[in-house]
Amino acid sequence: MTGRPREFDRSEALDKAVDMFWLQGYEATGVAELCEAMGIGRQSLYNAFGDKRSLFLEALHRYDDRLMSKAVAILEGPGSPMTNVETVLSGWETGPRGRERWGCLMANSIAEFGLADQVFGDQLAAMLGRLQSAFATAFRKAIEAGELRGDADPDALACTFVTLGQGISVLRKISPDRHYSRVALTTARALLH
Amino acid sequence: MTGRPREFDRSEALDKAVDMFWLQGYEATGVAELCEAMGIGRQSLYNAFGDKRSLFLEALHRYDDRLMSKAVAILEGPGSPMTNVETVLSGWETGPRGRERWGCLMANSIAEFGLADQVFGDQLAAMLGRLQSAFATAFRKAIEAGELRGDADPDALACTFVTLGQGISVLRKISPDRHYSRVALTTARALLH
DNA sequence: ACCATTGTTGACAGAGTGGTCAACAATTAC
DNA sequence: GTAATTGTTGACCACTCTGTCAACAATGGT
Repeated sequence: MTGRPREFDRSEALDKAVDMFWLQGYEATGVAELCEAMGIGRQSLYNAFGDKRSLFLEALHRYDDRLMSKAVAILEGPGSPMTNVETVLSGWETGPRGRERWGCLMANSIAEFGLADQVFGDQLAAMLGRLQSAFATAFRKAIEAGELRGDADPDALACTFVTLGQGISVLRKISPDRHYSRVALTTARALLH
Repeated sequence: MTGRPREFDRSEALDKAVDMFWLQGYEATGVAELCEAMGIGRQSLYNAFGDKRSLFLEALHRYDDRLMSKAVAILEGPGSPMTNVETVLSGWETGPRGRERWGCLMANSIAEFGLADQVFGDQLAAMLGRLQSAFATAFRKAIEAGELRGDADPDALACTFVTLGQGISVLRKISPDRHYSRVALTTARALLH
């Protein structure tokens, strides 16, 4: 049977949950706060998402789907590989529009949990791995296309820029003028010449 | 008057508090937990440190004193500037002994609070600034000493390595083999040649 | 119309939180 | 010894937290 239909859009509500966790972190975000932000009642949240923990995991997946895989798609997309890399890097300079100071949900969550939570850790490691390998692929294609010097190590460069990206997203949270992000990126680009 | 003497070493207790906040973060660490780790009673904690928030601030200062300024001292110390830089960087590869997976309390705290807390934010920004300027000083001296090419930008390099350091400490929390830290550092060293 | 199913609402339970209080212990000054 | 001061102990308070319960509303099937 069908039953009474939901009065809210589950997907939109999830997006709001992503924002809350992204902005405040897991521990610092209460269920009541989530309900208000998502515009739904408490029981509706538990019905639709299970519990706070499951909601957070789903939020991580959503973030992966909407934000991370956007970068991955660019990196693995058609066109000049190094132009694609540049597109992603310049996006890191400011961060997503309206969320410039929020850092990165992945980086924030790694800092919050580390290895303390097996499930979260696995999910975060997987996200990180996909980003790293997308960079590596782009760099590999760049070498083939002659856009990057032949003796460059694609995997090493990928690790380096992913690591730099984590640092950038952390420092975007307290450096109001994004000074670190800009300068670090500009400087690190020398590694690609 | 003097009154009854403390039964515990305030400084040692603070060190334990640093460890708890470092390992678990601010929100995730309860006062009861702190008491147990510090080996003191609840009221003793409140007598000696005020409240949880003040204790955290003091823990940040202690971390700054013991960990951060160790790096700063090396960077600003005598001897070959680039050797000093290398000493700090190679220390970042594994992290402090026994705390290899804990990341960096500064990075963790920035990720946890960002701009949400004025006082914490100011303290964290100050710590970051000192590290950045210590790197910049070392690079400046390195240029003077002819250990670094003359057209290098000391401040930009400092920003870059501080940013990389934040990324490294985040990724040390989930990359069990420290793969990212090692590779990113190795690769980034090319910026210094 | 009635039933089964699903969603919503508000109250509530149980555990845990940061912080405080009051009685008691240990020290120094006199 | 006595008073003043400071530290310790354990109970306790008010509040918040996550998660649940039960009554009610809205849908589709028959």
